[in-house]
Amino acid sequence: MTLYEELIARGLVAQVTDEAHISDMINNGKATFYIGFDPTADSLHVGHFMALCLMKRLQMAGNKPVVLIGGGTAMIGDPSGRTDMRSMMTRETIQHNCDCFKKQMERFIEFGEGKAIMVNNADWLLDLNYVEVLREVGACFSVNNMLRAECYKQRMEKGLSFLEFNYMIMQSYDFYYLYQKYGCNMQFGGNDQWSNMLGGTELIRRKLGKDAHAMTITLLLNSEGKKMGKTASGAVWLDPAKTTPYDFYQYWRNVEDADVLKCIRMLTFLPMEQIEAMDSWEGSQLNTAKEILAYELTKLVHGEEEANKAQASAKALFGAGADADIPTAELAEADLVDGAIDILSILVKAGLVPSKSEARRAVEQGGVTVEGEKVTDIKATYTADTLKGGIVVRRGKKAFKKVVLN
RNA sequence: GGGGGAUUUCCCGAGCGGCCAAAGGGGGCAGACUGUAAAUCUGUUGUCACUGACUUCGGUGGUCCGAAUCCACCAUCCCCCA
Repeated sequence: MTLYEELIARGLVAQVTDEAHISDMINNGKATFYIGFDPTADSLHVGHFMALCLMKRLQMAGNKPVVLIGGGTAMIGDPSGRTDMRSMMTRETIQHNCDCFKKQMERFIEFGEGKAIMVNNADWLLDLNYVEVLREVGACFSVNNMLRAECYKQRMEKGLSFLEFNYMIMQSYDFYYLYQKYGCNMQFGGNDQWSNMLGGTELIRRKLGKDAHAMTITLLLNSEGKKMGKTASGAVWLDPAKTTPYDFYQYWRNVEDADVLKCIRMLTFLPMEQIEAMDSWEGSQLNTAKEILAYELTKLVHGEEEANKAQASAKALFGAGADADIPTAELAEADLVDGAIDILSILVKAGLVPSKSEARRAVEQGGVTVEGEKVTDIKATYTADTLKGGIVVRRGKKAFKKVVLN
């Protein structure tokens, strides 16, 4: 199976400018391609992760990746598919985010001599001269066309500022610039980037009379059509400080039945034959598939050791296994009053609930368990002696901590 | 530049000058049922010292015994005209 065929089989390919050409290039390691990352947060998330995986696959086949960090475009903000304007970020924040991105990416992609390179479009965008750009680049864009672009659809109703309208032009300029400087002949990205990417190929054609290509990868949507990798409390981050490996594991462990196979196909590096074999699984057997998905992804993102720990914790909590690797929360003497502490404070201090009110509710509704015993009294207290040995406190089915007194 | 409208708790969205911590829906959380899934049903959903108190309705001042509700100014957004 060629690389391109595999990408298709995994359901990754969304749109391409020229299928025959692109598959030939990437199958034979002839492509120099770039993927842009907007540093809008201080950690990468699942969407970025897909792009990185794609990048890795292509790199393994001998293609040369260019990671573009959008330090310059982040000053503008991509309006694609958004309903409201992004809040403006300061240069300092953007720089900080760029640094964080770089650190995380180095885990996945090999940088260095003859390998992948990383560039920041702030280096060329920030010094552009307005009138020059208008004359050189602006002349190549048709506003009529731009307005028709899918990515602005939602904004045509709620309003789109001129600032954001220019995002497409900046991104196109990036491609044009990279084409000239690094011979970058392809751009990959999420499907929501399609119109922005076409802007680039079009610009290259007009300015240089050359062909450049674009391919988008399918956005990871769940069976309800919503973007995956988001929880009520925000994105699922790759940074362990923002989303713990355990939570990361749990996110995938809990995907809906309908989405498991799709995720395994799109996100893991498991061989296709193995995935095809799972395709016929159904019912509770899918639980095993979810376990595989969660384990594989945690391993990719956080390493084998963390993946094992997360899995062990999960088994300890939900199955019968040993309670070896339960995440712990430590209390200090100062947290105690007269050598004891009440259950509500424990829940809050352990980070199992955000406030005492919620702690109270959790207990009142029978959702709190200590050492396997349901707690019914909101005034229940625990003494220093009990806490020294550590107690397992559990809120609901999935949140739990081992609480220990130091 | 002119005219009109909007800004409510996580989101959408109701809200009479006192009965508003604020309807309803979504989402979240907990419980039942399950497969750590989905669907369904029930409860819950500002905070705390929890039958009480405190802080919220874009911002700042004001009117009033009393304001999310009235007035003024500011900010942001939307629509129409230019």
